[in-house]
Formats: sequence, structure tokens, C-alpha cells
Amino acid sequence: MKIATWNVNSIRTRQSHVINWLSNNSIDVLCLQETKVIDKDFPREPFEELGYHVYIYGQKAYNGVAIFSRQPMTDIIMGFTPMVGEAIAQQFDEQKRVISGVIDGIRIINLYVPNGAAVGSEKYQYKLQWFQVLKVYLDNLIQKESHELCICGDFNIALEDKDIYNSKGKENHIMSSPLEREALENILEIGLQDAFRKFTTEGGHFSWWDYRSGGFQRNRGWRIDHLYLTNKLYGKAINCTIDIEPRKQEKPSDHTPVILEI
Amino acid sequence: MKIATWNVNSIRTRQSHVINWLSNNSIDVLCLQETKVIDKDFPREPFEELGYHVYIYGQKAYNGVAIFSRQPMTDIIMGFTPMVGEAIAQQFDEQKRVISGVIDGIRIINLYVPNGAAVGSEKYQYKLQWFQVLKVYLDNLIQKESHELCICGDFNIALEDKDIYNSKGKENHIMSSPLEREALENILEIGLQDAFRKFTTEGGHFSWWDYRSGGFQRNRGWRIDHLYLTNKLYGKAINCTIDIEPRKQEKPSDHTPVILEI
DNA sequence: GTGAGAGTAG
DNA sequence: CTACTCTCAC
Repeated sequence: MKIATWNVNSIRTRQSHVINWLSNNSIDVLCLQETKVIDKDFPREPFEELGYHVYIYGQKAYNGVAIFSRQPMTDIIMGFTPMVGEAIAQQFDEQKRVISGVIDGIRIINLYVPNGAAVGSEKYQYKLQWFQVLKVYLDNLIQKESHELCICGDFNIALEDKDIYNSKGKENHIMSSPLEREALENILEIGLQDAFRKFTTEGGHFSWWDYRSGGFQRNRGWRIDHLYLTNKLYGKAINCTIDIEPRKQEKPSDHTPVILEI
Repeated sequence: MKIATWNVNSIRTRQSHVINWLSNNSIDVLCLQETKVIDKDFPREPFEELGYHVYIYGQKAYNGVAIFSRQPMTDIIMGFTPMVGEAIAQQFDEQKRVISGVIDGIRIINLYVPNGAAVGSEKYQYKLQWFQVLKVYLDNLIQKESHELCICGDFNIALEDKDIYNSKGKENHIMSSPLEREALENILEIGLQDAFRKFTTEGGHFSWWDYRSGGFQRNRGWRIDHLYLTNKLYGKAINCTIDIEPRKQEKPSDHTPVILEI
């Protein structure tokens, strides 16, 4: 079984890219971020024609997440609210960043973590708070269910310096600042491990390259798209790779897919 | 010799359309309207590579006119000001709608007449005033020079009911109202004749179809792009046709070229 | 319906 | 650098 995560930066603009990629890669579950479209305008049909069940949670212009699954998923959860209650989550769920469902006894949680703009900014505070809500979400989920977890998506955080093309001078950069890393590590403490790092220890593997100043051509990338697995599932992981082909194409997303095989 | 007029609705967006069309049609002079680009960003090179001399008079976002000519033109005039003086023309030349040059003893005057929005509106008044300035421009030009004239472009006026797909209910419509027609007829009184009407008398020939509500598919068009000639030149006219092929293509301009052969 | 630009976001 | 929304113009 192959589970992939891909920030497509607009599903409408990237429709053909995603179709081509799915046609050439036997993906069972694809988690998408930054679909940037309200649900009624989401192009479901082309993906349903490819044989996928389509679960979407979108908004206008920004954010938006979706899961495509060959087999139907169960127990779909949209946003934080069902797990943490309106009191805490309602304001956070104005931004559509979380969708989850169960397949083959695995709960897949697809996240689009806030970018955070600049360290210390209001959006940075929002990002850190968002992780606190995510923690409550996961704690409550674990109390209710006993599925293995695959928590994946665009985390907008590189946990280690080797996940950044040139880590020098980025000690307090957005996506690599200590507070962000702590926030993510705090999440992982519930018992999650980075699937990619089971198979690859060296640095220089990236999943995102800034559109600006030829980031991809110069390989100035960051590894910020991740698949985190609970213990049993981590044990079953056969492979985890980054496919940079989609990033080489015409009008690509700035992210490229990461694929887990179990 | 073939002289054509074409409102391209953005030369940058229509670059390939114009290149293809020029490659397949032996055009000596092409008058363009609505280039919608400032002079420094005008894509000169592709047209110069096709063998044309490029004369441009543009502005940001709106309006903008240009002439491409196989042979160099002389006595280029940009805007109204050189002919009517700043006092009258300066405000009108904020909108780049007039460019002119001489080739083979013919002065070609390329016009993008204001649209006028709605009858009675402020823009309608502007359109009528603009014709008064054009009259002064032509009177002064005729005093200075003795060239035959080819006055062409997007006139945003259909002079006769048969130039409109369904003239009923358009008695006081923009582009066909009596005051607009009078304004244009007043210009023609200096001794100009419609080249298209030398060869075709029946109606139902159009040069513009609204993008909205499938105007082209339903052939709901208007003939508002014209080539007017002084007597001697009118006598020499061999043919004048509308080429609707460009309007059939992907992402077309809402106008299609009109070609004069002399 | 289509294009350009300003503003916003990443 | 890319994508979206909004406004304006036609």
C-alpha cells in the first residue's frame, strides 16, 4: 500500500499534474494540501474517474485539504472541531487545514500546517497555537480510537538542519526556528516516527523549493513535507521516498510528493 | 499591398495569434488596437523577426495602438497633440488611441475609438468629444499634407443596421446610437468611403462578437472595425474582407482582422 | 467572458 | 515566482 502527501498549490491549476502523476504511480491514498478551492468547485470527477474516492475540506483562495483513496475511507473527520469542540477549535477551523479518515485500520491525518510568515509575527504565534490545538486533537482522538496513525502533510517545518539546503544563518528562520521545532517534536512525543528517516539518513533531500530566485534549479530546498507513523506502522514501512519529477515539469507546484510504502 | 486592422485585446496575450496570422497572410501593414501594454514591455522582437517595422503608442492596462509595417514608415504621429496642440489634445492623449504613419504615399491613421459604455453616460460624452478632436486633427493634417488617407481601426460604431446581428431594439444602443453615427459620418464628410462596402453590400458581416453569452457561436456580432479611404485610394481598392478564422481559435480576441487590398 | 493590475499570501 | 480575489473596463 502506498500513501503519498503532496502540497499541490491549487488543485485546479495542478489538475493535469496530479492526474498524470497518479496514472504513473500506483498510489492508494493521496493527501493533498493547498487545494485553494471551495468544495463545490473542487474538480472531483477526473479523480473519481481514475478510481479514487474523494474527500475534501476546502475554502476560497487559501489552504484547503483533500484525501483521494482507492478504497472507501471511514470515520472522516473535517477540521479540529469534532475532536476538540467548538470552544477551542472554531476559530482555527476557519482555515481548512485538517482532514482525516480511516483505511485498512490506519487513521490517516492530513495536515496543512500554517506557514508562520516570519519568526515572531502574529502568524508565527498562530502557527505555535495551532500546534497546541493539534495536540489536543490527537490526545482526544487517541482516547476515542486505537488505530495506528499516519500523520502526514505539509508541516512547514524542517526538523533537522540537514533538511535545509543551507542551514547556516537559518537558526531562527521561519520553518526551522527552535520554537517551531519544539512544537512539532511535542506532537511526535505521542509516539510518532518520521517514515522518511527510516530509510535515508543523509541530508540534502528536499520536498519544497521556493519559486523565487530559481530555488529548484539551484537545489535550494527544504524537507518540510512529512509522513509520521505510530510504532507498529513504522515497523511495517517498506520505503519512503521523495519524487522530484513533478517539480521538474511546466508550471509545477513548489512542493513535490513524498511517498510511503507499507 | 494589404493593409489590415485588428483589435487584439492585449498584444502580450495574443502574441502567438498575431504571429501565426501574419505568417499565413501576406500583410504589408497591420494596425493594432488595445495592445494594453506600456512601450517598454511591448514584445517588439517576435514581430521584427517576421520582418516588420514596429511603431507603438501604448499605456498600462488599457487602450494602446501599434502599426507593424514591412517597409519603414515615415512621418509617424503619436496621439492628437502634434496636430491639434496641447491645449485641446493633452487630456485626450492620456488615453493612447491614435498612431499614424506614411507608407507608399498613403497616410495610415490607426484609431481606437472610445467605447462609450452606455448612451448618455460620461464615457459616451467623452466618445462624442473625442470625435470632435479627431475632426480638428484631420482638418489640420489635410492642411499640412496632401497624402491619400487610410483611416482604420476599431471605431466602436456600426454605421448601418445591417452591420448588427439584430438591430431591433438597438435604436439607441451604444455603438449604434444616432449621435455616435452622426459623429462618425461627420468625419467621413472630409471625403472618406468604407472600403468593405465597395465589395459587399449585404449585412451579416461582423468584426466583433462579445465574449459573453456565446456571442460568436450564435453569430451575434457587430461590424465596428473599419477601413475608410479617400477617393483616389478607394478607387484603387481591389478587395476588403473580414477574416473570421482568428476568432475561432483558442483564447481569441473578441475582434477579428479586416483586410484591405489595394 | 476576458484581460490587466493591485493587493495578499506563501 | 506563483496563485488567488477584487475591481475596472469592454
